[in-house]
Amino acid sequence: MGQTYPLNQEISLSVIKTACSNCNLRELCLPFGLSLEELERLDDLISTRRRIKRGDHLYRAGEPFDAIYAIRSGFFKTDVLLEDGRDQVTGFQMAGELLGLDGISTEHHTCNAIALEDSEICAIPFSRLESLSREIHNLQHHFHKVMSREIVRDHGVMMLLGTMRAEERLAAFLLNLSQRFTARGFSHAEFYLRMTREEIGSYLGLKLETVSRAFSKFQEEGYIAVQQKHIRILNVNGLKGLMNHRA
Amino acid sequence: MGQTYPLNQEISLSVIKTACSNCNLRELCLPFGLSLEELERLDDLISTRRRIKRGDHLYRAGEPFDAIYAIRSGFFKTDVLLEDGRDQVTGFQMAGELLGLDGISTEHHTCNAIALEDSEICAIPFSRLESLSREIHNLQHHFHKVMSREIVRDHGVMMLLGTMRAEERLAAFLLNLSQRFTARGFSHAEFYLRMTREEIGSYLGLKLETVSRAFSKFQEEGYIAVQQKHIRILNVNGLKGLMNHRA
DNA sequence: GCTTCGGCTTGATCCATGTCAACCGCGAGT
DNA sequence: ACTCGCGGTTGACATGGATCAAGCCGAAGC
Repeated sequence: MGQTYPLNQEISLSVIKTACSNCNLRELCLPFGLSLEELERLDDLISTRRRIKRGDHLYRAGEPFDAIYAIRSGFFKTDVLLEDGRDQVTGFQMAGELLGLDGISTEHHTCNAIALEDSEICAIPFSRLESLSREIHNLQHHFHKVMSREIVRDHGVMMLLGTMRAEERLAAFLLNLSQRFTARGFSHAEFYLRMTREEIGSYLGLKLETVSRAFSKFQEEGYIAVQQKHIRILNVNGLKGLMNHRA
Repeated sequence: MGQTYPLNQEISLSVIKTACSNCNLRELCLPFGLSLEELERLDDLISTRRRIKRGDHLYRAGEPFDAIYAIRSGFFKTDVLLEDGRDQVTGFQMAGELLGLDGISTEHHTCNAIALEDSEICAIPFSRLESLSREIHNLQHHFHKVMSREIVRDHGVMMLLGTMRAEERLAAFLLNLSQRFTARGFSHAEFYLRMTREEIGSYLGLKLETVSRAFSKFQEEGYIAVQQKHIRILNVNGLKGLMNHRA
């Protein structure tokens, strides 16, 4: 696919590398549905790419908000901390997903975003995104859909936390991961977890021991093979079945 | 405050009644921060006001989405249903709050919105809202804040469901309601619950018996006075205290 | 005024998950 | 190669909240 860049000195290799127009995640990410011309306008906006090392924060709760972030590669978690030390992992994000939407409301981030492996992100200055989405209808609409999808996703987690028992929660979690890996061209049946049992537990509202026991149980039943963080799903329907047999 | 309407026949009483510009909730609702001129442009967009009787649906999961709704008066709940019959109340909404944001992502509503008392809503056609917010920067920005606030709110619920015990959840719930009533000019210490114990339980991930017992406990402790749906908060700090004494 | 019914309260018991504790095993650092 | 430590597994036991069950109260209908 021949890209046409203006032939001037502004265009360095690094700018090209940062462009949405040649990013293979563009159909999963913010540029979804944009024309080539529109894509190039979005490229102008996303000037900063940043590497975040495993364990480092992309942002912290309380920091001023001025950009949202698209994950170019890697894996993140977001969490919220209460004064008394309790914390709750509110999500796990992978390549092509957006981080920081929570910060728009108060102009401060309301959670922490932490890399679970060495990662790269594209920073999208929010006020410029708003300007551009006033001009590009498709961008505006897609951005709204992305925010809305986040709300729907959160409702799913509320359902999980509010009505499911431990094994159902873990099954739902694995199936969700599997589906998201598939959408990114990875195996739906075999993957490495980037997070600890404790982080999974926090996300699912369970203690790490309970998560561990549920993994063992699934293995006994032949639904999965677990070896530390390496997961193979052997019987998807088995897992799905766990979730539906309840009045 | 003298409002200036163009003196032509288009302006009927009902149109005036529907206008944001004379709605006393405007500072809590979508029009927040708009100039008078901008407000009038928003008025044009909100043509439909609808009454919803207690128990009726404003929309149902699966229905096509084309508008979001501002609550002019009344009280709603939203819930999600699983095939196996489990359902989860995902929120309670009161005057000035928006309903239907979840529908943007798939262009279908993903939950049910049900009136818990006779209510009135303003329908805001979504594509027209997008058009207008391409022209009115303030509107665009505020709308983004509202969506983001919804995400933050959901994270709060996830925290509640994921890390709090029964009494903490109910205390958090009461304090949240109290605060929202206050913002609307009602008493912060005395109000009627519009929802049943079962609906509270569903929202909080508890059974109705547990909710009932927690109410009784709070009453014994002298934190509140309960009589069915009538709640008086006698000791706010008592309730707050319940939530912080945990490692 | 009486009945009925839905919503609420309260008690007794059960069970899923939390808690506490021991141990394992792998990867990092010496 | 050794050991140190973190993350994970597993077991024994404790407990918060679910479940089951009975009865109460107040509003709506006869």
